[in-house]
Amino acid sequence: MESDLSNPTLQALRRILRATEIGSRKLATTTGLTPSQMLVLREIEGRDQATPSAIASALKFSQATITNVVDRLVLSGLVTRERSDRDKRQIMLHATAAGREALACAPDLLQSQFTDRFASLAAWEQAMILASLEKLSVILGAQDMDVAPLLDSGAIDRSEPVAI
Amino acid sequence: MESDLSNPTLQALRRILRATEIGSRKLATTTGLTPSQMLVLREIEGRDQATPSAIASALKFSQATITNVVDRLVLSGLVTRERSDRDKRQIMLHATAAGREALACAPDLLQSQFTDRFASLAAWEQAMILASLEKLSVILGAQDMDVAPLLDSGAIDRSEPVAI
DNA sequence: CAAATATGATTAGCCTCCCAAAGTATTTAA
DNA sequence: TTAAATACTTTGGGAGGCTAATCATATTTG
Repeated sequence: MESDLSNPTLQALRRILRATEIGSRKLATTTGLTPSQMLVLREIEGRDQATPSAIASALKFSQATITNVVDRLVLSGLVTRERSDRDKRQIMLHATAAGREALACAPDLLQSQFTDRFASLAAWEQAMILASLEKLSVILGAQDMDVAPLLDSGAIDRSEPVAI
Repeated sequence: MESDLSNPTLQALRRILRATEIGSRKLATTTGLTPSQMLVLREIEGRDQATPSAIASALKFSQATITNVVDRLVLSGLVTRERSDRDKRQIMLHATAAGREALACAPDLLQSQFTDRFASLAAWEQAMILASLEKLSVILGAQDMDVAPLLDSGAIDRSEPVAI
């Protein structure tokens, strides 16, 4: 068998996973926002029609979980709830000024250490890394996953389940 | 400004992070092992001197958390606790046959979908991905993170905090 | 139109995660 | 032989995330 790169690759991936998890948790304690709250808040701010169910399906959380997290965000004054007029079953979520600022202060779970160092890489290295991650996305079935779709015109069918 | 690849890269990374998290959670429910339990169990099996504190520092969990998780693993019959003779403060953790089998059945949080597809890539692509992940490790400060150090001769000083 | 069905969100209940602080036992150092 | 350090457990607490049940509103249909 030729040298098998799959194991070291998995290990590297795991290290990265673990590091980001730890990092985001740590960053969370300093900003007062937990990782999940960050995710949800960012998602709310990044779209105009921010209903709980939209957030839930974008992040692949259950509706109940979103309610839960949003409760805390509302309690912290970072988000407001507002019944929709069009359809009174719906709730519209909005980031408050404080919420937007919270996001701006801790702009991104990763960005803090990432951006500068990444920018210091040679262009070809940046391109290589991006290409690799895209490839990995495909392998892991994460291609079609919403990150923060800025325009959500109409239903985007995402039937394919993500499995690793 | 030249095209900035840092944002799409972050997005790709985030998608991957999220996908793996969801995947491992799903896989967890099918195997009866939660992600944390998986991590700890793998760590225990991968070393001969498996004391709680060693596991804790390798995974960067608190001791209390390890106690907690190990409690459940013991309850499930996947791990045994045994006081050390050398130092009666220490506890030695061992994977039982059932524990080893559990790991073998769900060999890896990622591996299931990963290995085959990864293997089907061209060699140069595999190499590129590995190189990229290594690079990312450095950027994210995850280079020196234990994954499963098979020999832990003596204390490994890991003072540098990981921040993302 | 009224009844049945569907949809969006919340509630309730459950278990896990992860931690800090305090407690217990053992070992090492002074 | 006492004081300090070490290894682990206990306790208590805030999240996180899920499913099932519930409530209110919308839509479909007989």
